[in-house]
This record gives sequence, C-alpha cells and structure tokens, in this order.
Amino acid sequence: MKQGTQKLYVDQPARVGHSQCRNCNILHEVLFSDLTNNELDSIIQGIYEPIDEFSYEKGAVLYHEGDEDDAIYTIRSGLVKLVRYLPDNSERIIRLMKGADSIGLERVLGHTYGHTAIAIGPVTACRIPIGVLQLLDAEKPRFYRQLMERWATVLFQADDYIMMLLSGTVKQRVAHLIEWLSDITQDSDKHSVVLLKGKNAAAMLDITAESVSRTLAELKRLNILRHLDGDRYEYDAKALKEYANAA
Amino acid sequence: MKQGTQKLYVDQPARVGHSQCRNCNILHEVLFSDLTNNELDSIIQGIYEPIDEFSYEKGAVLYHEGDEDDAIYTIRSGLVKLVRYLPDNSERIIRLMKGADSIGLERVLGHTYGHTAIAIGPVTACRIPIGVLQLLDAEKPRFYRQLMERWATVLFQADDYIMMLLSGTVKQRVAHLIEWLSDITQDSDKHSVVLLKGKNAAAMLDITAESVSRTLAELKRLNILRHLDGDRYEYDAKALKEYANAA
DNA sequence: CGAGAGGTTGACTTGCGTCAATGAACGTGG
DNA sequence: CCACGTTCATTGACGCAAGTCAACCTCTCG
Repeated sequence: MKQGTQKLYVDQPARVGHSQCRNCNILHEVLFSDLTNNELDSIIQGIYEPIDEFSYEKGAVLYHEGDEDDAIYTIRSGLVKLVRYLPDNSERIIRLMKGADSIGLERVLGHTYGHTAIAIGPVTACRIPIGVLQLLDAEKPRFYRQLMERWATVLFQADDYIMMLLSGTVKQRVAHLIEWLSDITQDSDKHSVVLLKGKNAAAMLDITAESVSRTLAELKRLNILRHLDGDRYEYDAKALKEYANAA
Repeated sequence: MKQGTQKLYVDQPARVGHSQCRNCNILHEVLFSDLTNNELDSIIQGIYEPIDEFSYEKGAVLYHEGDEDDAIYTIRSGLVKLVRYLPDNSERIIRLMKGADSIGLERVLGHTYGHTAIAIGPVTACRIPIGVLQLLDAEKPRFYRQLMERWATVLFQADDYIMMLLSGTVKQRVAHLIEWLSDITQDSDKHSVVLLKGKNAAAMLDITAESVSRTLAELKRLNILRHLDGDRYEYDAKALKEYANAA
C-alpha cells in the first residue's frame, strides 16, 4: 500500500501468544480502565478473534498508511514512530508513541490508517481486533468517553510537538527533543534519555541528519550530554536550557 | 491569564441575541447532527443558561489559554486562529478554524483551554454552555461518539498541517498555504482564496513576515496570483503546483 | 491630518542544507 | 573468524535560502 521505492522495512512480527489481559496492567490502566475483571472476562470470552501479542524487531512495520485491517494496537514496550511520506519519498515522523499508548484508533471510526507505524527499536504490542471495541461499546455506552480522552491527549501532544519540536533554530529543536524524550520515556527522575539520533531525529525535527549530528557533537563537547551505553545518555538539564535559550 | 506584554487584543464581543438553534443549519449539521427537532427543543428548554450568539471584530479574543469558562464555541462565520505564545512572546498559530467548526472542546473533558482563540476577521460564533453538552450526553449516550469524530477530524487536520505547511522551503509552504486556504474556505470551486498575509501567515508557516511578503510578490509578478478585492485573490492552481515543485 | 500598525522592498549576514569523504557498526558468506 | 558490503553517523568545505535590520509605503482610525 506504500510506495515500494522506499527503504525496505521488515514486515513479519513474531506472535508471542495470546494476551493475558487479566494480567496486563497496561490495558487495565489505559484502554479498559474502569472495567472490572468480570466485565473484562465476559468481553474477552465473547469475541471470536483473540487478542494476540506480537514482538517486532527494529524497523518492522505494524501497519501501513491506507490499510484497513480491523485492529488497533496497544504498545506494551518500545517506541513506535507514526510516519508519512513526502512527495519525494522522504519520511516525516508525525508522532512518536510509547508503551501504554494505543495506535490505529482511526480504524474505530472507519477511516483507513492515517500513518505507517514502524518500530524504532524492539517493540512488543497487542493487536486488538475492532470487534472487541464494539463489544466494549455495547456493554458500556460510556466507553467512547474513554476513547475520546485518548484522542484529546494525542491532540494535545501534537500541539506541543508543533510548539517545541518544530519551532526555532536547530539547537533549540534538538534541545527540546532531548527534554521531550526524557519526559516521554520517563527514565526515572534521573536526567537520562534513550536518544533518537540521525535520520529519526531529523525526520521528527524537520532538519537534516547532519545538523542533528553536529548539534549532538557540540553538546557532548560542552559536556552537557554524556554517553552512558547504547543509545542512553545523561544530560545536564539546566545547562541544556541555557544552551537552547542562548540566541 | 496571558502575558500582558503581548500585543493588545480587543476583548469585548457584542451579543447578537439568543441562538435560534432550530433554524441554525450549522449546529444541526455539525454538533447536534442526528438529533430530531423535538429532541433539540427539549434539551434547549432544559438548560438554565442560554445559547447566545456573539459577533467579534478583527483581533477579538474568544477565550484565553488557561481559562476555564464553562463553554465551547461553534463558529458560524469567519476565521478563528488558535494560538500559543513562545517564550519570546511571539505568537504561533496552532490551528485555523472556520465556520461550522467547534472550538474549546477540551473544556468538555475538564481541561483548561489549550489555546487562545482570536478572530482573524469579523467572526460570529455561538457560545454553548457545557451544561448543554452534559444534557445531550444524558439524553443520548452515543453523543460522545459524535464528539469523538470531531476530535479525530481535528487531529487529521493537524497532521496535514505538519506535512503541508510546516515542511519544505518557504515557496512550498506559501504555495501549500494558498491551496489549503482555498480548500478550507471552499470559495466555490473557482480558484479563489481569502488570503492570509504578513504576520498571520508567518505565524502559521513558522517563517518571517518578510519571507511571506516576498513570496507573494513573486507569485503576483509571475501572474500565478491575481488580486481581486480586499483579501481575496484568484490563482492558477496548476502553475502554483509547478512553482512549489520547482526545486 | 498625524500617529501607529502592518506590509513592502532592499542590502546584508548567517544558519543550515548540500555535497562529499571518512569512519564506525552490523550482517553475511566464504 | 575474518573480509567485505551495506547502511548509518560523523566531520569538513561550500553556497544559498531565508533571517535580520532598516527605510519607506500604505492603510486605518482617532
């Protein structure tokens, strides 16, 4: 459904098994909140299609823009980027979703997927057939209230995204990205982040990968950013703000 | 509630009168769709606070970010910009809303207004107390379904906004803005637009007012854009696309 | 008619994109 | 296990698109 001239992405997830919804604190807290265990059980038994859990490797596609599978996904771990492609086939990251977020919600309204969802690192996610949501709706009319809150949350995030990550100079954007990522991933209250770099960061901030690299290099040079391991870094929050604010 | 060092905006709307909801095709089509006249009547009678219609002059503020009046607004005519202010007090337009759009929906979820809403030209809008919506909810549990669709629509627009108006060169952004405005305002199928210029356009596209001015001047010079009257222009859609695509 | 805000235009400067070369990381096959 | 290819990150040199600064014009409104 996407243009094939694009970079090749892996496409086969591994099915981990049926989801243990009763034991899944994420679903409980998030999508099915305010349901009792009994209600949840009855719904799960009522469906013919199971809720499966899948694991995806880096670069795997959960779904493509324009597709119309009857399912949404709830991320259990990892980061998923929702992207669209510009006319020149370059990738633009529209949103970045983390554990406990649900994606593909537009299918509930009958729209095709609005983005292509790609795992940034290793990801596990539950595939929830839309039938489940329809049952939920039937059982609990106020269910849509819940869903609405999620839409609203996503929208607020989109606004912040525009304000923080798509405004100002390269330095400001990169600085904001670091703060934002550390917020998102909530790596404890410690000032550490799993950092997006290169192409991914560039596609979020609408700048080039080279600019990202240069800026991160400068931050390391200034000792505002220190490497820990892998993609993990710690940073000096105060100095980072100053760096961003300095003309 | 906003930083007062900012440009002064007029703040007093004129109350036009109680809204004639039964005769208001906008509300019918949009927010209260799928309600019968009888249902609508019974709801309107049930509320203590009336639905008033106001007219705002250019620059008037419908509400401020952070405020918590118990009302949403449905725009009946004109354009309203939803803005936030960057640390340096410069204005950034997050969304542009037109007739038949509803704004301030976040109040339904109990959040404070997420933006400051400012009339771009003359605007008329109905102020709908939240109580009305709660009654609607009580009468029609599936009401939230409707609201959810609106959230989703806004979100899709936000995505397009990022893709079209906040990507690429100045020329591309301005070109896209023209197309987008002509879409939004649907000035018949003819290729004409009420054009945003200067500061407003700049605040949408995240470029400077000078860049906007220069680009529009060039478009006029190339005869791709022709002045009609006031802020209305007609344009050559095909030539405009070529202009945007040319490196 | 004057003041003030916003739009236009020109000259200058610079941030950042482009291009290109090098290096590091990873996977594959011999 | 090492050699090789592929992909992505890094670094430098260069040029241009667009921001900045400033002068001037236009419109509106008191």
